[in-house]
Amino acid sequence: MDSELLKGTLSLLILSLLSRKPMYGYEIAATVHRDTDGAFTWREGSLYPNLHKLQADGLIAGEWEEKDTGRKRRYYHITQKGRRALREKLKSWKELCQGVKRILERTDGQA
Amino acid sequence: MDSELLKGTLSLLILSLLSRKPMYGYEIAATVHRDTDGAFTWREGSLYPNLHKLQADGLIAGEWEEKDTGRKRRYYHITQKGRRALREKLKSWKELCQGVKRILERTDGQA
DNA sequence: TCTAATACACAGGAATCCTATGTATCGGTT
DNA sequence: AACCGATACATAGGATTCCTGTGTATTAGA
Repeated sequence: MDSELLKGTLSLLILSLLSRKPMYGYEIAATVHRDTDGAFTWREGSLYPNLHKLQADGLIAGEWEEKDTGRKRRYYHITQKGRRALREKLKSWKELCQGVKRILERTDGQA
Repeated sequence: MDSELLKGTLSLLILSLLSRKPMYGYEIAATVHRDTDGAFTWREGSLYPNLHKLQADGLIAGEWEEKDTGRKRRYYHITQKGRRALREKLKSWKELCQGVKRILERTDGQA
């Protein structure tokens, strides 16, 4: 997977996942890895700084939780501001796909 | 349009357009702008450096041409190496779309 | 004549993601 | 009991991409 293409989709997918239920970082990465059959393998060096930025921007909020196992995890949930940002990002993503499709369908198959 | 999402698609679309016929830089930008109803507006500061990089990597080649009008343009055409790269980029793009779709369709509509 | 559009180019900066490294806990195996 | 892989978070530094801003020059139209 060309990692350059991934840029910008990280925030979109994190917000999308958190719009369903609160999750912690490692769980988010594992979920995406599993659901894409390994096509998306987010690195910790990308994931955690991105979560911190989303929180700094007020799009998500996180709290430490200690389960009965004793392991500490930081659970994030999406905010109202985050839901608005998600709607915008979904719109941008659809525009991108449509735009790329229009250019490609004129030339695809000639590669 | 969230410019971060665009990253990586520039090379893909340039190669795709050039796979059909040789074009010059300004023509490429104008074509993309027109065909996407203005959704994609590539800046010169992105376009020309990208063309230079694609040429440096041997994926495209350019020659100066002076038309009857007297205006000089640098026409680029895709190379064999460029066609191979295009096939790879098309594959990556499809993987990206499929991966994003899988994650989104679990949560979309809840934004 | 003046302006907008055409056509190319580059320096500097912002944003994103990666590699590499570090810390610490938990569960299973030997 | 000791070890090791998986779990869980974090940060520094670097590579890459795209943008803003600026510069040069030609052409066509008002």
